[in-house]
Amino acid sequence: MAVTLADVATRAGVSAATVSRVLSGNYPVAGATRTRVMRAVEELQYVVNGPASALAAATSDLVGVLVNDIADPFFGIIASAVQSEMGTGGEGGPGARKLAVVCNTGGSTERELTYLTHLQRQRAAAVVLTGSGVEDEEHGAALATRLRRLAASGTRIVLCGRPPLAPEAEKQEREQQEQHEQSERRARQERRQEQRQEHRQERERIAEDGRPSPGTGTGTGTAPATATGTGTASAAGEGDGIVTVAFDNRGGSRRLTEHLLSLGHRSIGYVTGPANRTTTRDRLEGHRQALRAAAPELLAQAEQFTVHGGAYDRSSGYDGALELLRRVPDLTAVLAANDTVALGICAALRDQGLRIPEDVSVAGFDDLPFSADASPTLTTVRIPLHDAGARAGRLALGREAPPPGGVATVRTELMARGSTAPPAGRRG
Amino acid sequence: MAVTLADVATRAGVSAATVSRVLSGNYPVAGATRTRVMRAVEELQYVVNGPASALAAATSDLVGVLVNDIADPFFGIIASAVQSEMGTGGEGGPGARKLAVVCNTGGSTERELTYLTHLQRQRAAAVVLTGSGVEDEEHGAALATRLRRLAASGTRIVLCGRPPLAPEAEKQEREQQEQHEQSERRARQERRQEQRQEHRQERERIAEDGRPSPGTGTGTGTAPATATGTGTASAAGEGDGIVTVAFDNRGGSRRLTEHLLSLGHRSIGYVTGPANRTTTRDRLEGHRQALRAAAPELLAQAEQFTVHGGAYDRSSGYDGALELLRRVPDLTAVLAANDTVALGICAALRDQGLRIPEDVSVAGFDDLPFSADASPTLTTVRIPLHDAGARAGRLALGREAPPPGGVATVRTELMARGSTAPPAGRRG
DNA sequence: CTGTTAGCGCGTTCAG
DNA sequence: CTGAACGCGCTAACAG
Repeated sequence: MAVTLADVATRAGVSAATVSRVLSGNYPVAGATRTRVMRAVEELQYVVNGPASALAAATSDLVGVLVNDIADPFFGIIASAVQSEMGTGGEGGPGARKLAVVCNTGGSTERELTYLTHLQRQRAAAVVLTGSGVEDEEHGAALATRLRRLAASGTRIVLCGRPPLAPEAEKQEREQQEQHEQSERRARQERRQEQRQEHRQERERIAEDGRPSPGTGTGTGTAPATATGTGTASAAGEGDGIVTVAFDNRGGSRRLTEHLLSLGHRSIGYVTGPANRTTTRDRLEGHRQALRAAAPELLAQAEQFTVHGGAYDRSSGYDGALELLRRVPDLTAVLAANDTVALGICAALRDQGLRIPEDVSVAGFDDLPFSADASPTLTTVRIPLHDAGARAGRLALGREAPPPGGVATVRTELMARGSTAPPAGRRG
Repeated sequence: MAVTLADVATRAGVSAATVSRVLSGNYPVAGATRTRVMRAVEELQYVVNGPASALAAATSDLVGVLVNDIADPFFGIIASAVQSEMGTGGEGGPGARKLAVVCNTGGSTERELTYLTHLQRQRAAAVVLTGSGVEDEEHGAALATRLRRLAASGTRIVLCGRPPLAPEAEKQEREQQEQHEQSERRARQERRQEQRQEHRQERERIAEDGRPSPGTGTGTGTAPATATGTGTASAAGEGDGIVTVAFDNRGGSRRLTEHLLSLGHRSIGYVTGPANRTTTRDRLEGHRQALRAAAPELLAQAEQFTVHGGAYDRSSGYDGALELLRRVPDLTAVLAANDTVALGICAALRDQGLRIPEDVSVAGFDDLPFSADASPTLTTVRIPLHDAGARAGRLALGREAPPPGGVATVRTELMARGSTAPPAGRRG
């Protein structure tokens, strides 16, 4: 049907092997024959057969990028950054031209696994998983197993925007703790979180952005021995070669709450993201942590001030704000799971005749492009999504040495803008 | 290295062919052997080798979705919709499970071609090209050739959100016209566009959404003879099997301008999208068309009221608005290339101390989710992006019969909201 | 219903 | 530097 290598070979009066060598370019070929072959390729409009090539070479140039919601700019920006790193490497080398494709899981664990299977079928060169992971024991285990197997078979795995995989051993431990009892869990969890946070902060500090010197890019990408032996960091699922670019959601959220507190707010509502998501958990934890440190008296009724939104979308914020207003009429500030949710909150407040920030302050998270243009401009926490994605891309290509411990945490930054201000008496 | 079909076969005590049959499921196999095979597959954690499978079967389950900017929700929504149609078909049949992957061209013609090559290498089952195309003679020709060749080799091609490919013959004709002379082109172009528009409107009316009855989904996807023989529509690049889901940008833009005109505006600025894009051109044409019909006296200074933005982004709107204000101090309304640009315009106006819509009305295009939440809520033109993407997906899968003439035009709808109002005297 | 036999198109040895 | 041969892992005819 289609024109094959052999066709080109006969047309050029050489053997198929020679054509192959010319096309892959990684082998000495006489200038004359080369041009002759190239001409034949042009004339015949020959295009390499990917599957055949992949089968023979046992390699693929596919790189998969899994996102939870492709219609959300949060993921779009990351995916775009990952892709921007592909197709720029020279010939050969670890950073050769690759085809980055983004796969939309829609936040479904099932589709996540499906895509992973597809990618595994294709013997993908790398897979980048972006955004918050689902905190479900069963799926978590299935995912971890699958990822480790993929990594073992040579596919590079990069986690971007979610915490590193839990070490295999620790998992059982946690499970036991969980099953201990169901009631009174909340109070205890609070305490456990506190401990975990301290551990993590320690780790973060250690893993702090160990960006390699520019020269490293040309290396083989193999981590130097020192990187894999760095003391306390060894818990972070390393050894399996899975590397992580994590976001400091907790720290950002903490600083955001501190900002509100320092403005004088004492009645602060919170609309969370979907349940069972690592990002949701981390951001809420950061918030609680700030309260605990600066205003522990507010902690007691924290649950009342927290509405669990169903999704990272506008309506979740809209409904959440309404619910919050019902529970706490004298609310002076609302924190959102992210910027999109924050916009929904703003809409609801406005519909209730409340002014922002005069009556109620609102803050988001992520600092997506539209946040700076909202009116009022939205106070939020900036995550360098593009940089993080680009780094994940380089890591996926093996063009950058993995960070010590396999985990790099990117810093987040408070962007105090027009939607937050000191509280004032409600006009009504 | 990895476990192969043969391994599974010996483990299950059957032949490789049987394992293959069990896995593909499109062939009768005894229940007992089936379970035995499945067990072996589980135990060995076998995963099909995609390239080998594709090579042998000469087919692939890859579907490529090309987008101009993955960070833009406009494309995210379309891509998401396309993907939602994959992986839902039953076994076998034309709608079998496919892997939709989105490729970000960044609006670069070069990367567009590169991705197309990659997809062609992989023998993709289908390719969906979304969003406005670049109006460049050279690239247009190269792209058309490439697309036709792909289609000829069995890859289904769907255009979504851009006009159908020009028929091959017409191309030379146009080229000759272009080269005729360079100066005074603008005036003439105006006239030519007018003619072209009338032709297109006619065609659009004919192609009007010929959605097949529900039963068609189970058919073979082969268009009935009547569809390919529908008289006047035959100019729209058919016969090559390339199908198009076009947006009625021109009509929407026209209605939007009419809306402004009927509100009483006579000083209407326009910030266009990037040059040489079909969408940019169509929307501007719709605008001019409305002026011509309802307020021809405004046409004379149309150029002065038009700023050519460099991109579909915020800063393009911001800068464009500033420039417009400089040229036309008594501006009462501004039309934007799309919603994102509109938000930039709003920001600029606000920074100049102008109120929306009291001092200046603003309108966008696309009706992206955030537009309804902007403040004031943004008047815009709604494009049913999700529906269009879903349809493109079904077309790509061959699960829906192609529209008559190969072109379906989706309707757009004016969404009159808070950002537009009758003009009033400027306060200053 | 199941096993056997051929390739699919290319990369990669090995000789020359 | 180039050609000839082999096999990557799987599917699709054919037999049985």
